[in-house]
Amino acid sequence: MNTKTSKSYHHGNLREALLEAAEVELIEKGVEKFSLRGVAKRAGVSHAAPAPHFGDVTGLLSALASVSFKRFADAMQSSSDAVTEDHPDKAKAKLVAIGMGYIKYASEHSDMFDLQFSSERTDPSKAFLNKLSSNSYQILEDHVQAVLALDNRALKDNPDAAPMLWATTHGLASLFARRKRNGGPQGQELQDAFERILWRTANAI
Amino acid sequence: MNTKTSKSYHHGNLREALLEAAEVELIEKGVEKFSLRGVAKRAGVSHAAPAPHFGDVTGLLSALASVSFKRFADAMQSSSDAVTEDHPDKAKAKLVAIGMGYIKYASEHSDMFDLQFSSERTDPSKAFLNKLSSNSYQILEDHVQAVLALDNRALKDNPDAAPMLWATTHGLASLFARRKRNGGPQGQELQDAFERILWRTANAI
DNA sequence: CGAGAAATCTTTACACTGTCAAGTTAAATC
DNA sequence: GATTTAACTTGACAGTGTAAAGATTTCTCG
Repeated sequence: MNTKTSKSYHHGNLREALLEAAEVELIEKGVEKFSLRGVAKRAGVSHAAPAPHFGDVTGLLSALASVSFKRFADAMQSSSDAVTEDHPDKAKAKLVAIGMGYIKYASEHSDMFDLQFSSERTDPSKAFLNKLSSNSYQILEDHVQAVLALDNRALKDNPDAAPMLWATTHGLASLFARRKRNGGPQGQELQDAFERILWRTANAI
Repeated sequence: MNTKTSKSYHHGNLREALLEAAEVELIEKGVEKFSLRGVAKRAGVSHAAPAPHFGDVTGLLSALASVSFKRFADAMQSSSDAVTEDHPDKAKAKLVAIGMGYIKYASEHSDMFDLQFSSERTDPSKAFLNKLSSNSYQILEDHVQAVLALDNRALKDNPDAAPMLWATTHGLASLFARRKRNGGPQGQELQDAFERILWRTANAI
């Protein structure tokens, strides 16, 4: 009875339907004009139907941010997994790939990405959000550790390495997402520049 | 008649008064709960009074973002000017100081900083915003150029240098501002880490 | 100087928002 | 199968942004 689509009084799986509707609403309207009533209308339910599942609009957007965090981590992981060639710089190539996956996700799903880091419409005290956020960071930190291990170095002796990579990647991603929204250039040479910068940063840790 | 405070029908300098009220509103309510009617109430005028000066709420927030961009650039510039010691790494020290000024502004005025980079409530097509944004970038680029000049290198032969610094700095600033809002740690050791990361990045250009 | 024009500001109105409270209907439980 | 519980609808309310029309002041120019 989880996947039924009959128009009974009880929806059956309204929670998932609302999350999907919310994503469409977010993409079409943007974070700012996002409307809870609009989501309910898309899902074909009354404007107060979301309340039992998500409480208020912050609850719904926090849940949606959690969906995005999962996809975000998956995108980084699979971007790393795609590096299969076995050359001496494989560890660094994976680290760079993670950064490029980060940037790609931010630019292709800029609304969802914004939601992840938008503290206003999302509840930062929600434990699952912090957990998912640190999961994403963990993936990057693991790869930094692998790079450090090439020179027999350890994370604890190089506490700045992972934050530096994270900051540079996040900076590139958010500035690029912003530029893209504002109609700025976004050609391949920009992607190449990002990759060069990530390589240089990876070499600097 | 620009500074009169009489309670005549015409305010005299309502535009500036609204900007000041808007800043207070932004700080107290946040970007999300920012209300145009709230601003008007703070300024002691009717809720439709802002319209002749700013149009809609986006116009007011864009103007406020422009104020913030100016202060932002000033903060970076004076942070650089504060480096007066004449040692061999002065150019790099100035570059790092700019980054620290960037981070300091973002953390001390996180709402105004958010506004600068919030594309939703601000109109990105406003020319003055792009101009002010590139002015801030210009300050950093000039300092990168000075650092490159130490080794007789030029900006055009090192097109990634300035973007790399910008991205790392912006990433540190926005992640730190976010952490601060969410009640995370913000001690001096964190500032020290930022400075080390900026030094390392400056050395990598 | 003074009348018409233009700008500023207020008032009123409207559609829209999020959320609460009270009903209605279906499912779950015992 | 009755009752409790959850899901959902309906109705209401305060608050929002903005458009239109009216009131008041300043500006412009003859």
